[in-house]
Amino acid sequence: MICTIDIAHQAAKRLESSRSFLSKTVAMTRAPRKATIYDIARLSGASPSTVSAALGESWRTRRISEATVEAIRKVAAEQGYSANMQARGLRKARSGLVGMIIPLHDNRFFTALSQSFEAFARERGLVPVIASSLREPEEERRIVETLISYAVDFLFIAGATDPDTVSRMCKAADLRHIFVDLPGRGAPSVVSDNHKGAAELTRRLLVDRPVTGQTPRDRLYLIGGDASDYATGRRIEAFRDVLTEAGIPPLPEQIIACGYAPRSAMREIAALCDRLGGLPGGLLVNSLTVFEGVLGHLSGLPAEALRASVIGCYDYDPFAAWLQFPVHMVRQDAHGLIREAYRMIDDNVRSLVLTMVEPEQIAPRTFYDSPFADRG
Amino acid sequence: MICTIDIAHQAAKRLESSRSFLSKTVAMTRAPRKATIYDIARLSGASPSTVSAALGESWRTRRISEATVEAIRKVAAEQGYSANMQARGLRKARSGLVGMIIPLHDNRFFTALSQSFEAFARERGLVPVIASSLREPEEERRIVETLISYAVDFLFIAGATDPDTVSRMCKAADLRHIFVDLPGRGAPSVVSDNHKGAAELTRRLLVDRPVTGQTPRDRLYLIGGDASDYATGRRIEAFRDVLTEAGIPPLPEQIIACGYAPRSAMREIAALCDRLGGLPGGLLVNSLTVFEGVLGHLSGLPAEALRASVIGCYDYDPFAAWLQFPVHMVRQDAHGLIREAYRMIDDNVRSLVLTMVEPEQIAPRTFYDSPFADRG
DNA sequence: AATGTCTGCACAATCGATATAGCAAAGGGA
DNA sequence: TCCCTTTGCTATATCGATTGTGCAGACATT
Repeated sequence: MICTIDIAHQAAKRLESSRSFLSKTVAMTRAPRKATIYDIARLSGASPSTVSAALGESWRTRRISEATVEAIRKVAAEQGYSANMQARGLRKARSGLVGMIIPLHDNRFFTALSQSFEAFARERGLVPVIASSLREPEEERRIVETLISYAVDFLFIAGATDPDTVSRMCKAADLRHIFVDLPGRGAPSVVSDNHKGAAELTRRLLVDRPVTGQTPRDRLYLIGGDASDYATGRRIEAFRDVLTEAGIPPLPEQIIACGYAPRSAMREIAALCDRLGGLPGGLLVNSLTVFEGVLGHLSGLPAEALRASVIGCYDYDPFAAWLQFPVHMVRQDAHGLIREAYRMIDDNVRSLVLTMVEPEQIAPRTFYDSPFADRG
Repeated sequence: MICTIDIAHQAAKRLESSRSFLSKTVAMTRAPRKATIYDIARLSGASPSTVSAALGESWRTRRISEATVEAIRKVAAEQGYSANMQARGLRKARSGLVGMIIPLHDNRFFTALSQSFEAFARERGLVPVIASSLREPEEERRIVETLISYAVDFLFIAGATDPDTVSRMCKAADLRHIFVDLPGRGAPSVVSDNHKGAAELTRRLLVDRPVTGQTPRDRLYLIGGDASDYATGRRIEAFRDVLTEAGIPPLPEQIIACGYAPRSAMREIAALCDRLGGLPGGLLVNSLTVFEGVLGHLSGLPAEALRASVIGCYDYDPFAAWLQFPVHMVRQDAHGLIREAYRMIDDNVRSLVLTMVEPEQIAPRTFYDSPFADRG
């Protein structure tokens, strides 16, 4: 199953015959310690402080002559100098690192957030550190503490599971932070307009529902998510509002907030189908991970069974948009969410604002380009 | 499209009436500088060096009494102390950061790598820094330089575009690195057994091919990837080997290595269909991003058109496995790849070995759990 | 010539943690 | 009692960069 080949075997054998050459090589390549400003200073005949200024932005204000700057930079380039960010960070009390917490990497919505987060960070010369909490508060806290230890310059938290604690920790460390996707009460937040997105999706499901009866099986069901989290709450609200408006207010059993795990979603959808004697008239799936679980059940059903139902999913995946059966999807504007969050950082927004970014409805079988599609 | 609400508006208005309270609050919350070992030393009556030892692992060997250690730790806990990693890193010449470069985040194979990379890193108390190169050599170099500046303890490079340069830079900085997915000639590499995976996939396509004629349209085509990169090279080789074995050696036009961008894949597949007058008998798609592009074209075709073809994809996506038409997929063992890479780090492997990890064939419409599925 | 201003750089303190060397007190053996 | 070891801790140098301060020399002003 795993196979290892030693490519260097022959080369090593050849070297064995001439040990002197080998040891010489080792001796020459040992301890290639990275050059520091002190090395550059020695080599260029300037003082370390002059070197520091010359290699940075401050040489003008520190009245270092242009000739000196160029000479120093030449030496630095020859030596392949690059600054030690730990030393710089220690002195300047900021690291150049910026942190982002997402629930998990293996999900198109969150990776779209990552990709944009990284692109904006690099635009600003910052280094993004992205960590996944697996939606566990304990893990989330550990990550925040770690990122504080590394003195990240600011922190975005997507899908926070315990925003109040996060805010408390960040405030104690004087760390600016923004909540994304799920809002917090201790810092600015940027979220999708969940109510609007879910309301429109619900309306489409109502319209496309292949049946119009009033039996439990004919109704729409919402599955997945935590009823206690903000996004799910708003989506459930919208689901309820639209159905009530339509004269068919949902019964409690039409809302199955069974968390985000694919496995439990698979169990729940199976149980629901058992109870109803088949798929419901319509199904609003609350996230991609939940949809993966639902798919695990649907994949066992005959094609006709699916034709009796209409499926919608909050969040977009290019592949899911083109399944065996049509899926109405909502595409959150990940790039827009992150852009707004960066805008708040740039504008130094500290007040407790909640910014909403509108999601977009994606009809079944629509090809959609990501902002980074060219790079494939 | 974007809407911002100031939640704190009312609270702020209430505060305005009592400015004294406001300024007092500000004064009290200003400069909550993080506690250092010097603060803990002052508060606990010990010296900074004792505090450092007591809070770390070295207190036993430095003969600090257990009572002192406990007293110091109590104070530290009260003060919410956490070490400044920049200072520690500067002193110890290692940061606790570990780097990984992937081509992009928005792809199930690469995110599976990220997720495993992160899990293994955390197991070891390290902080993962994952950066995406967008497959651009220039960006790749910049990232390596940056990560070197931050003194990452080791670096994994997945999908390297310029492995030789990367190795040169890492060696100059005395940085241990491992290539994943695409091998390099300057460091140990862990890759999938691309030949075996592609050979098996090609065989399945041959067997499942709905036509058996010998016209250009009846043949198998391979699309996507860079012919110059190792993985694509091995896959093309396997494709060729299997077809040759079967007595139908491929013509050059049956191999379309058009890169990884979805957009160009969409163009190429459209052009191919134009030339052939329809889909070929079988199509081996070389990666998920390419498959996204292919899908962009297929989504415009009638269902019958797809029934005349058999599709396979190197790499796995849970949604792609359950499309309107059957897709044979290859699932690379991302977790296994990363595990092997960490094993090399742990065992301090420096020789130039190439480890291969077998991928797995996934039949169409198979539900597959990821190692992190529970956490959804 | 004496004074003042500006230029171009060097010196030294500093950030927070770690590690080496050293020092006082306690304990033990002769 | 004297010497030696062990215990428990402190003092200090160090990592590499930044930055406030100081200090010559050049030049201008009166």
